[in-house]
Amino acid sequence: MLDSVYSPQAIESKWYQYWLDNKFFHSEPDEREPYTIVIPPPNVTGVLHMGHMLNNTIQDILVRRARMMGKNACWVPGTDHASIATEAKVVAKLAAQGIKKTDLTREEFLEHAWDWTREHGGIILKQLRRLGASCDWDRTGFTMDQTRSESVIRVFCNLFDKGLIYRGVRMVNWDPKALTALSDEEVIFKEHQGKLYYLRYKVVEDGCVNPATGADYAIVATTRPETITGDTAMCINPHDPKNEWLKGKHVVVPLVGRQIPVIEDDYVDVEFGTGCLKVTPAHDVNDYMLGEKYNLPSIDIFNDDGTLSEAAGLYVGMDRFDCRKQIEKDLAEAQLLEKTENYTNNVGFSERTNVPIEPKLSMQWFLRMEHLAKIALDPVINDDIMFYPAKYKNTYRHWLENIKDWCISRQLWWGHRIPAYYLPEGGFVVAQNAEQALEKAKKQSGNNKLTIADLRQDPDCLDTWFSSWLWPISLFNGILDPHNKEIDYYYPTTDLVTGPDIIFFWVARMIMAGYEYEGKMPFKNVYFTGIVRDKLGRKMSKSLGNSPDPLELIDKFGADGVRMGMMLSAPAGNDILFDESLCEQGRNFNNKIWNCFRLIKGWQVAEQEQSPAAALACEWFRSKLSDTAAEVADLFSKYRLSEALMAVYKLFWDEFSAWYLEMIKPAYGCPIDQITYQQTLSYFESLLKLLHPFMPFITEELWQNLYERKQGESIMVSPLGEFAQADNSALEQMEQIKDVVVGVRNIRQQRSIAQKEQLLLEVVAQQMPLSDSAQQVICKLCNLSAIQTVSQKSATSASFIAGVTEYAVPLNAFIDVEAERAKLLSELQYQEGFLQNVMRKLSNERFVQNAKPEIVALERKKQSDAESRIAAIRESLQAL
RNA sequence: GGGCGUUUAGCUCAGCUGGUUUAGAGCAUCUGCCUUACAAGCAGAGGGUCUGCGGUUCGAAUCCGUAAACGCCCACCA
Repeated sequence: MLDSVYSPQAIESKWYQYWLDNKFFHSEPDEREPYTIVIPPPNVTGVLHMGHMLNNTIQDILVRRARMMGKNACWVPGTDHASIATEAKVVAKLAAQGIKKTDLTREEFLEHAWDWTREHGGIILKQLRRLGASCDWDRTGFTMDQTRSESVIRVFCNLFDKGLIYRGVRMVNWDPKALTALSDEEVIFKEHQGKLYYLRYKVVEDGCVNPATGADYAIVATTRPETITGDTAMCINPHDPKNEWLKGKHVVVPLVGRQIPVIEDDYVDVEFGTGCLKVTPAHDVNDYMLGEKYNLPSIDIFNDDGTLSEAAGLYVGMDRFDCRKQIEKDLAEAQLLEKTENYTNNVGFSERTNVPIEPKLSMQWFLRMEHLAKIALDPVINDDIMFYPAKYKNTYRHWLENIKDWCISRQLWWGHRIPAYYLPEGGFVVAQNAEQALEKAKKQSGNNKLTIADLRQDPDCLDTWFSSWLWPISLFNGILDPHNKEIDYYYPTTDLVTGPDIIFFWVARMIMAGYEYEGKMPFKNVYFTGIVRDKLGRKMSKSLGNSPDPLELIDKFGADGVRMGMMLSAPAGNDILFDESLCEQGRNFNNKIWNCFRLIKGWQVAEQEQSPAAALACEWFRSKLSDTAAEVADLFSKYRLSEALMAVYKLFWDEFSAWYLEMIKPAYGCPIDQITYQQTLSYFESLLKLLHPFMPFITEELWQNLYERKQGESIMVSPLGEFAQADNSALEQMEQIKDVVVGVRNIRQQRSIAQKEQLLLEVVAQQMPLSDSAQQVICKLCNLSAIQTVSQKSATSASFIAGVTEYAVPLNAFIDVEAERAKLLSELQYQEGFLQNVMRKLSNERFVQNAKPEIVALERKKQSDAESRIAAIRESLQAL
């Protein structure tokens, strides 16, 4: 005998291995319709968190469903080298061993990085197996493996040849901790509580004073006093009367002593501070613009790590924030600080290292985005590519319409090295490898004696996203081997499941690369998941300690239970408020399924006639199953997965377990007839199939044991199949039956009559409204001795209304007439209120004239139904 | 500073182009039950002036306007 509690552990690992052994996850191109998903590659050295759980559960549900729908389903897994994140981890690890990155050669460092990758890489993919992910592991990719790396380099060269990649000195976002430039997307603006410092800039010209105050200095408000050593001008608005007196003058930078000109530009906001702006072209994006416009010198006062450089002249070697504190003191002492005010402003932080970004002028590589943005916009706006939810179309459009060139170079070693080679006499060539670079270099310089050793490859790496954007193509080797069999078959992929936070980083850029290199969309549908939050709505974070360990959850509730817990709270695009109790609900559902199986498989089967009641139950459930299957299909087509799951959940628990099984369950010790038994098994199998995408393990276990199975069979590759048309009359009849059953149960409940005690049911009607089989079902479920029509119910009986008919249960015991009357009165009140409502509409001429005829007819039906019910209640009251 | 979204039962959410028995689901709550598959269960019940205000309409949770609260995205105001 099976245990009454389902234990997932052994079962889950057994079937996962079975699936692997039988290569059910593996896909090869064939004549079937392909269904493809490429995984959003997690960081190679990352570990599974709740976000991955959600994202990959959804992908697995979609893939498993597609597979059972007869498609050739292929889910390609892989990992991302995550340039900055991984390099930071390796640097930290080396630091712990007392090794500085700067002490190592590039080759030595990369050796360490590869060691680290081999050691930690792929842990996350192994963890995904616990979840049941049906990835085609044979296809596992890595953004830095050979195929993917060569693809990246080839695309770089190609874009360079097309004139879309250029190199130049620009103001970029500099990360002083990671020591690299970042793209605009990698900068996160946060509110920062700081101060506004009012500094005195003495006017050089003798006798020139502020007519309003008599002061011989201008006052500049700044949040960054530490940058004054880089000031090369002061700027006022030419239309600002209060600063009129400064026009054409010069001022002295406090502490520094340098004389700088006062320039005029409309950019300056007259209202802000004093209307005087210090201009530091090397360290502020706007000041940079002013510098360009007025040809101002630019003094770079920071070292790459954010300390003050020699060029600053003062505070050399001091950290930028230490310097801010020090300079405040020094300014105050020198009487050059007018005042300070508390001030909140937005400061850009590095997405990866979380340190404030330093705007910095530097030589970087850029990708021109105009053309790429153009080809990527229309397909989404026109719904060739569908976004779920669609609201992200706006976000997408807005970004593309305001796009700036993409800074693609990073001052890192871990990544794809930029294939640009500098010539000894200046200039550079871009080529896929050193040999080709040498050829080009010889041609370009006319120097045939050049050797590879004379060329110096650019030390920088490419932004990680410069490889990720090729992922749907490069996984099928579509860059290096265009129009190969695989890319032609699997591309465009079908669904992409990812978070809206990387819509610009990744989704938009994949669409660009897809059209540029394949001429086609990379995917047809994008499902944006929400962020996983705790039940209080807070983001899950290590510091809050509110993020559960996914593997511990799986240990506790089983993978199926956790998957269900995730899906119960995850409508597309909404954040999910995760609560362990949802996994508990999932686990309980597993247990329910398990016990249904125990019940059915425990029955003795005999050659005997199927009762009319059982026949009706079967016909009804078959119809219900068919209806729900259609509903589920519709919900899947709209990517409303949690609703699809809920539909199957209710079908299984309420309709199948609570109603159907109770109807056909044989009496204790009795066998069940062959026909009902076989039909029940087939319904159970259909239910398992509908559930399988959501809960793969338990469904496989039970499917394998439902019938004799051969080695190599599996629910995951068995077709879902078609469902015959539902029989509406069976569905309607059962609703009527349920109403009556609930009525009788209520009477039992209210009067504490045990189920064992058999009752009689009277139907107050001329003609029996229930079919024979319906009566049988009701008798069985309510333990009735008989159902009979009466013209007048028994004197001592409890009654209820179902449909438009009154039913009564004669009771031997004393009837509480007052309670009965009160119940009927409240029912009467409701019905009269309802009728009044209906009559209000029907007596409104304009309603009858204007409303659609079927609506009016419906109201009339409501009216007559209500009237019948009211009549029945009145009669009942009178009888009391 | 712009733009988008949300606001329906204690909680999480459905409710599509206005009319489908005076608003639905799951969970939670309450009341009975150790009824021979399951107490991780069974049966039943209660619970909402659909954020406020105004409008359109025969009719509004649904459409329009407006206010508030919350959330997200974008943006160089020092």
